[in-house]
Amino acid sequence: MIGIGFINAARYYVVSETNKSQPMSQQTEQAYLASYNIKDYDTCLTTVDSVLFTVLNGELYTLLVRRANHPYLAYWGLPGGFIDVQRDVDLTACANRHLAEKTGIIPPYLEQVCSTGSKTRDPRGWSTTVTYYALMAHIQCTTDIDSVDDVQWLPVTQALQMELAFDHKQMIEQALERLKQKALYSLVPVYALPETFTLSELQQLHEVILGKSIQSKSFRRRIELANVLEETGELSTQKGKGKRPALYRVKASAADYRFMRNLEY
Amino acid sequence: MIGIGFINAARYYVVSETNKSQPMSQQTEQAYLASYNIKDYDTCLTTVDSVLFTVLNGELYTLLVRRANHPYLAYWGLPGGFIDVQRDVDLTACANRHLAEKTGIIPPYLEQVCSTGSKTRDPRGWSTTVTYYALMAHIQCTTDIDSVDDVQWLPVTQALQMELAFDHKQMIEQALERLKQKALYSLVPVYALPETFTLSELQQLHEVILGKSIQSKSFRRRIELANVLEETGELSTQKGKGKRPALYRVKASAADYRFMRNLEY
DNA sequence: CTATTTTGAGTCTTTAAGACTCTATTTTGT
DNA sequence: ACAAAATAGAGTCTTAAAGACTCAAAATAG
Repeated sequence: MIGIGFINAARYYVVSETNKSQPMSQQTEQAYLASYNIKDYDTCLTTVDSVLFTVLNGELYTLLVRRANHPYLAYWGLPGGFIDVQRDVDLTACANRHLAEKTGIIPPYLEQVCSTGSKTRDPRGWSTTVTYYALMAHIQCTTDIDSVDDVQWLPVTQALQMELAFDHKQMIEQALERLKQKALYSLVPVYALPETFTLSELQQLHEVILGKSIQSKSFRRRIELANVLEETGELSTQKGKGKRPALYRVKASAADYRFMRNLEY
Repeated sequence: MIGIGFINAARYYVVSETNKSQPMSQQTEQAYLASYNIKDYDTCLTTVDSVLFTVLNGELYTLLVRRANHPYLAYWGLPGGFIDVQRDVDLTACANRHLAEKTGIIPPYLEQVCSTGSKTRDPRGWSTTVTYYALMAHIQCTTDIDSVDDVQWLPVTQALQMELAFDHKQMIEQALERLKQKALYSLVPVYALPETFTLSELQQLHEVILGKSIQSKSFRRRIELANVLEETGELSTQKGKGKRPALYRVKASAADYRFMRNLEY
């Protein structure tokens, strides 16, 4: 990222009055577009892959898909694939389509992580993938489309110890890193919980993501300040030892709320 | 982003012992790769574009390039373009190559912002672009490669009022938004300054990016805490009214340093 | 030589997180 | 029925770091 160079002199150019006058080429745009064919050029493969997280029994899970095609045939990898230039209107739609194909639903939270592209990451040639991560409640997750053996939830720790297709392991690591950052200054992880949840469940989820415990007083103070959750008025019906906790649901503004200060790390 | 659905039952699948046993297809991987030709498929255009920022006279500038080809012939747009599948080893190299072609140097800071892809953003067809933003000292910026009229530094505010090629205006806005966030919790903007600089210059830069003034006591306290700048031992030679300010240079660790707490906004 | 400007340090206040305490509520064991 | 244990959730003191304001030192302009 660092690499400093110097040049001798600095010049400063003034913008011309208009940016549309006098086309610099003889060919008209219409003629150019009519004769343009993407297959005349060496292009790169472009795919969209998603890291779908959820939480179950206090553990973070991710969805893996067994590949039915070369390369990496029969390896486990991320849900995703090529852009369907007919059906996908944009990248987000492409990510959601692949996720819906595997889970049956469109997850309530989807965020772009980064793009990774290189000459060597795919044996078929220069390849770029746009990585998203998504969150959804575990109860919402299964599929009646793919056969049982093709799709599975796996604890993230376990997934990261497997040999996955392509560079999907690094992509999971990057998505997890992003989710960790979000857990430090937002309540985004809430989208991995079901419709209604308790504050303790939410705190436990943050703790699992961060890999460390949080002061519950701090956590609850922040939630009150953020004002992005609302009480349902009900208490949890799950039988447990202590006092019955209140149930909350998330307001629409939760996805964008950002605390000014991170939790300690 | 919100859209919740439900399914009746949740199932949980256990991972199989190995992920490589018994290929599911008759064709070998070698045969598949030998017969694979990207041009047999409908692919999408993929480009890499960068928003290059610098600071001059207390104003934020960005580098624009005049397009020599259709579409958007003669419009101003971002430096960037197609991936050269022969020469570019990865996305970062591609971004740096296009920037070096226009400026003569590889900028000292480069960071990926996001990717934008849709059916409609390019009249030639489904197109995806990976947006980076880069920072460099203004004095380092000019070109001996492009003719004078092809490349120019322009105040960002002015660039955002122009009609630019493709969706490059939104890309500049996104890059600027990212830079603003960085200015709130890091010292990344320092890479828009020359090799040595004063703390006041750095503070003024942050103020320009944020569009508001900063308490200089807070700013200096943070810099001391971060420990990512070092005094050169010299004082600024620029003649000015008051006390001569100390010169600083950036340590290598500056790009990754992150404050726990944002400046107020 | 004095007024003015800028750098840069000193210090009080404010905000929000960490750490710890305490109480109410619920289940479990006897 | 009652004691013990566990959990939810509020109260409060401490601590860290930013905001706000003050002030001294160093430089220039007149």
